[in-house]
Amino acid sequence: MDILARLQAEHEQLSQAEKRIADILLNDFDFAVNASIVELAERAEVSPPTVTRFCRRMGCQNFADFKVQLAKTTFVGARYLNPEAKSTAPADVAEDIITKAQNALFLFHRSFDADLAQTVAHILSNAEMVYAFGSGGNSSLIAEELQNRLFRLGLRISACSDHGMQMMLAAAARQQDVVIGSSFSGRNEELVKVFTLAREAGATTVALTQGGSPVARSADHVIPVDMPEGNNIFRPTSTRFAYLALVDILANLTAYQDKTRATVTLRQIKQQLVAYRDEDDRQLLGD
Amino acid sequence: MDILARLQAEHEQLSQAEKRIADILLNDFDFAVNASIVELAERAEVSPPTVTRFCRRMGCQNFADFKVQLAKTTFVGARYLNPEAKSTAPADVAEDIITKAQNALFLFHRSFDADLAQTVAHILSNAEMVYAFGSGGNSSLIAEELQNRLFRLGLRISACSDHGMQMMLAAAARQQDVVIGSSFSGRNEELVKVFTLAREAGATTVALTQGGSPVARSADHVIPVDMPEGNNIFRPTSTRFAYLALVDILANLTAYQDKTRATVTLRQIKQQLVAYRDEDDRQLLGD
DNA sequence: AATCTATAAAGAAAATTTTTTGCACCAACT
DNA sequence: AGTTGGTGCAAAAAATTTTCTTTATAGATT
Repeated sequence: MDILARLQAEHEQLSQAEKRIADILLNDFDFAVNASIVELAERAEVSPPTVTRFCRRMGCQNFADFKVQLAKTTFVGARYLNPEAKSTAPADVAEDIITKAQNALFLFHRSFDADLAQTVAHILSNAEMVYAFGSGGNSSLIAEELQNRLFRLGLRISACSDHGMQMMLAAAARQQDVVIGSSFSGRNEELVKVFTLAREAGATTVALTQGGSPVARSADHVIPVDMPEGNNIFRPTSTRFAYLALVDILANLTAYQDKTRATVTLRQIKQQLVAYRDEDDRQLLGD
Repeated sequence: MDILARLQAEHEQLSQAEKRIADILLNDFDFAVNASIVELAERAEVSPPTVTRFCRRMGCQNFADFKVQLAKTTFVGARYLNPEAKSTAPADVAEDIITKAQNALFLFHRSFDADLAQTVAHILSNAEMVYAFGSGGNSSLIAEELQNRLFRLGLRISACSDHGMQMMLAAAARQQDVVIGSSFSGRNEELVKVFTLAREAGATTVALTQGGSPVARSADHVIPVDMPEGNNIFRPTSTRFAYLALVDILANLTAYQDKTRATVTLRQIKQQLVAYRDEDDRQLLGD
C-alpha cells in the first residue's frame, strides 16, 4: 500500500497537527516532496518531531524513507489528487492523458490477483475453442485484442461484438469451450444473457469487468478491473489501458502454459511475415 | 531531462569514482534510493563529498534533491535499466507488462511534439471525411480506435484494415479528406502505396509511425512513435500503449478544436445509452 | 458541576546523524 | 616543473531524531 492510499485511508484518525501535515501533502505535493523536515513542519505549523512521528505512523522508518515513498508515487499519483486538467494547451492535454493512463495501470496493478489470472490462463490454454465477446466500442476492442493476441499462441479463438451472433455462438458452445467477455461498466445485460446461455451449454465463462457487477455475477470466473473512486475520475479511455494490460498478461501467461505450441505458432507467423515483407527479423509480429 | 537519462548521457565523461557511483545506481536502484550518502559512498568506495559533487554534476542542488529526483523516476525507469525479468511467475509477468507499458507511455511522452499533434488535430477537425487505415492486428486496432474515438466528436470517419478497400477509398478521396494511417514498423509498403494514391487524389495524409521510416516519408504529416522494443517474442508490443495514448491525445485536441460539435454529439450518444440501458448517468460512454 | 486522574499529543532542547565545506594532497598531463 | 582536475580528511553546518517536559483531553470520581 502506497503512501497516498494510506494517507487517505487514515485521514479520519489523524490528530489536529497531523491533519495539517496531511493537507499539505494533498494540496502541495511538489512542495512536500522537496521540503526538508523543518520546512514542512513550519508550513504545517507543527514541530519537526511531529513530522517524524507522522512519518512513522504512515509506515515509514524515518523522514528520508517517507520522502522516498512519496517521491515514488509522484509520477503516477500526483494527478490522481488533482483530477481535472485545467488547460487545453496541447502539452497539458498530452500530459493529462499520459498521466491518467499511467494511473490506470498503476491502480490496476495494485489490485491485480496473479493467481486468478493464472487460473484463467490455464482455462484458456486448455480450451477447445475460445469465444471473445464485447461490445460498445471499448469492450469490443478488448475482444478483438484477445483474438489478436491469443491466435498467435495457437489457440482457436473467435472475437465477436455482435450480440445476435454472440447468442448463437454461446448456444452452440460445447463443454471444452471457453467464453470470455469484457464489460467496462459491468452492466451489459446482453453479455449476462450470453454468459447464462453459454453456461447452460456447458462452456466455461470468464468475465473481465467491474467486480461485483451483474456481469461479474453471471460468469464462472471473474478478473475484476476496478478503478477506485467510481468512474468519475477516470474516463473510460484511461480504463482501457488497464484492460489492455490485462489482455497482455493473460496472453503471456497462456503462452507459458504451453510454450511449445506458442513458439511453433509464432515461428510460423514470423516466417510468413519475413518471407512476404522483408528479411529484417526484428520485424514486429504484426504491424 | 530526468536523472537516468542524464546518467546515461554523461556516463562516458564521468571520472573513475563517479563511474562507480553511477554503476550502483544502475545496478542496484533500490539500494541507491534508500541509502544515505554515507552508505552509498561506502558501497561505491568513495568519500561522501564525492557523492555530493556527483549529485551536483547531475544537475541537483544537493543529495536530498538528488534522491527525490531518483525516486521519482523509479517506477517508470527502474525496470528499463534491468531489461528482462526472467521469471514466468504470474506476478512477475504482470509486473513486467505493467512496467513496460508504463515505460512506453513515459518514453513516448518524453519525445512527444505537442505542436505537431495540434496541427494534426486541426487537420482532422476540418476534414470533410476521415479515413483511418492500418493493418496487421496492432495497427488495425489503432485505426478502429481512431474511429471509435473520433466519431463521438461528430467527425465523419471510416476505419479500414483491408488493403484492397484502402486503395479504392484512397483513390476516391477528395481535396478536403484526410487519410490517417498507422504502421508500427513503418515498413508497411501497402500503406505507402495508399498514401501515395491519396496524395495524388488531393487528400491530406497523416502517418502515425516510426520516424524516418518509409511510411513516414510517404505522408504529408508524421507523428513519430519511436520505441525500443524488447526482444522476448512472447512479449506483446508495449508500443501499443503509446499509440493508444496518441489516439487519445489526438481525439482530445480534435474535440477542443470544435467544442460545440463534440459536446452536441457526445450528448446525443449519451442520451441514447441512458434511454436504452439504464438511468445511471455515470454509465460509461460505450461499454 | 467541579475536580481529579490517565492518556495522548505536541513542543523545546539536547543528542545524534547526516551532509556539506574548506583544505590539502595526489596523479596525470602540459 | 607547473597546472589542472579529482579525491579524501576533518571540521563545520545542517538536518533529523530522541528524550524529556508541558499541554490538552476524556473519562471517572467526588
